[in-house]
Formats: sequence, C-alpha cells, structure tokens
Amino acid sequence: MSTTSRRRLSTAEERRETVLATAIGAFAARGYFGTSTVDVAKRAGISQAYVYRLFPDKETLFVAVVAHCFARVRAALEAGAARADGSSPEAVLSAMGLAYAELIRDRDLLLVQLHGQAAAVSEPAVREGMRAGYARLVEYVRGASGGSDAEVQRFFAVGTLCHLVVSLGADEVDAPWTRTLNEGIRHP
Amino acid sequence: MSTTSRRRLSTAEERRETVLATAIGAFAARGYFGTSTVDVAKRAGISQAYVYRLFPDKETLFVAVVAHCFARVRAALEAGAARADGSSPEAVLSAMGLAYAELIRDRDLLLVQLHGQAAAVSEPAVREGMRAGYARLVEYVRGASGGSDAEVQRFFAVGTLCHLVVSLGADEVDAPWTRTLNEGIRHP
DNA sequence: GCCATGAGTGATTGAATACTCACATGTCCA
DNA sequence: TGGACATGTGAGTATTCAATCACTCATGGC
Repeated sequence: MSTTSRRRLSTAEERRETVLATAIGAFAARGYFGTSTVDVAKRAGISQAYVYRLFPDKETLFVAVVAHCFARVRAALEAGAARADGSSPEAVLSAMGLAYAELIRDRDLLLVQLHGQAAAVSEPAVREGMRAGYARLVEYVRGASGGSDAEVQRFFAVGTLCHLVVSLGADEVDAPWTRTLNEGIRHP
Repeated sequence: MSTTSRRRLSTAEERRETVLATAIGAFAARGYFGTSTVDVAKRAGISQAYVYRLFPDKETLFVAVVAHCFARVRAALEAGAARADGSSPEAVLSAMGLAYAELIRDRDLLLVQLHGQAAAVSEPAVREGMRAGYARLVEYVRGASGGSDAEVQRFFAVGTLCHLVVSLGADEVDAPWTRTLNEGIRHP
C-alpha cells in the first residue's frame, strides 16, 4: 500500500502544518514571550522535543505562525474583493473590510497580529516578518482596490482599531466609550 | 534638619515613582512577559528584592506603569487642547493630535500602551487597567473636543495606526507601503 | 544616647523554560 | 525480508525567573 492513507505517522510537512495551525491558539493568548514551547506541543498533540525537530527554534516557529496568519488574511481579502459589488475603490475596500470582519470572528488570527507587533519591538526576526507581511498586504490592498493612499491608510487604521477593541474585549462591554470605538465597525 | 534634602535614603513613595518612571523603558522593550523584575530593578538602581517591597507583585507593577503612561498621555492631550487654535472639534482634535505626536517622540510611552494591549488578552488585571485608561481617555477627548462619535473614533484609529508604525519601525523604512501608512501622520 | 521604625539588600527557593540527545518505532524500497 | 531512513519521544541540562526571608543600616523622636 503505497498510499498515504494507511500511514500512522504523518510526514514532517503535514506535522509542520498542524503545528502552525494549532500554535495560533497558543500564541494568540499570551504572545511570543508568554507562550512556552510545551504549550505549543500540547496543542499540536506531539512531544516538546518534536517541536524542535520541525522548527529550529521558538523564534522561527513564531515567525512562521505570523506568516501563516498573514497568508490567511490575504486570502480572505482576496475572496472578499472577488465578491465586491462594483469595482470602485470604495466598493472593493468595503467588501474587503466585510471579509476581514468575517475572518476575525475567530479572534485568534487578529491577536497573533497584535502579538507579532509587540514582539517585533525587540526581536529583529519578528520585525522582519511583520514588515514583510504588512508590505505585501498594503500593496495588495492598494492594487486590488485602486484606492488612494488616504483610503488605504484609513483601511489599515480601522484594522488596528479592531486590534484594540478585541484585545480589550471592548466589544463585550456596553459603555459610551466602547460604543464610540465600535461604531460602524462590524465584528459580530 | 527635618528637611528631606539631606536624606540619603529615599522615602518609599519617592522610590516607587522612580521605579514607575524607569520601568517604562524596561516594559517598553519586551512587554509584560518578556521583562524580568531583575531588569526593572537594575534600571531603577535598586535590588530586585526591593521591587517586591514597593509593589506586591509584577502584575501590579505593570498595571501601575500602564496607568502612569495613561496619565502622561492624558496630560499631554490636555496641554495640547489648551493650545488649540479655536474651539471647533476639528481644531481641538488636531491640536491634541499634534500634542500626542510630540509626546511620543519618546517611543516608550506608546510601546507600553501596545504591550498593555497585548498583556490585556490574558491578564485580567491588565485588561481592567487598560479598559479604565481608555475609558477615561475616550471620554476626555469627546468632552474636550465636542467631536462626534465618528471624529473621536477616527482620532483613536489614527493613534492605533501609530502603534503599528512605531512597533515595526516603519517610520525608519522608506518604501511605498510605509509611505502610505505614514502619510499625513506626524512623528518626527 | 537609645531604640522603634522604615529603607534597603544578599542569598535562596522552587518552578518554568528553551533546547539537546540518546534511543525507539514505523515506513518503504531493493 | 532486511535494512536505510524518517517519525517520534523520555529524560534530561543549564538557565532564568518571580517571590520570600532573614538580615543590616539609616533616621528621627525622646
């Protein structure tokens, strides 16, 4: 049986993908410094030692997780743009915003971005990964929407405001200040 | 000589303030989980043991540092508003924005806010402190400027965009994407 | 001068952490 | 079928960290 369907062991590549996917939840909660490789291993259902077979060190793993999240955001924006009702910058940006709002109903993706930002301050490799991720994202949004600098900037400003709202759980508090920050932003 | 000027020892209250001020630099770099109390102690020029005389635990210290930063931001906004050229919401918000831009030429204040956000995700006490800080800040900005919800929201959206730019050092990179995110925002 | 009180520290502890290595077990092809 | 190679782990090591404690010295009121 040469087929992979009867294997008990995964291939290393499959495992790496599993780890990338499950590590999102780990890093989303406590960030780069606050998350241990033991925690990552537990969530992936493998031993801590094997994490180090799949990734050379914790930093590389974290950067890979961040890149993985960027890729998913990018994919969501593409899908959203494809569903846009018209091709004006406003229509496309609005559709992308909607798609992003949909995507981050799972808060973890967004929280990894936030923790990526935080870790970027002191960890050069993370900073590089974050810069690359945002560079591609900004260029994609600009290109796909045809929006002006100001429009694209506004798009990302709203995105970072979402980071704030979600990280504080401000969407779960009903108060004047939370209503002000939430107004017009959709995160159901 | 009952005066304090000849004391060699500080009062505990003075020390606490020193620690709060110097700990900003420590936490700004690596955040709540990434910063050790040894580092905080070193920067304050005291022993690590004494940190625990001044604050019951690391979490309380961090929350106090965050509150300290909020107070400084608030003070800067007040001073900015006082210098506003006119009393229209636009004028006041613009003056506040300028004052904020001035304030965060020292990146540490801003970075503590970012790391406060990050730690708020998993640490309830931090989340409470951050919520309280933003609640007061939003209400202050609303009250002092008389701006609409949308205007106030925009003010904070630009603020969080600054977090992103500074945390990635995007203001030190000259590229199309950084120019887009930076456009019209002043952080000299 | 004496001593109660407060400022400040060195030494330590027990738990966690990133990372390693020797070893076991599964897979697949000649 | 055997053996080369890949998947996977248990049991570490050395280090770091938050928190504690017993202790020393300085200050100021009496």
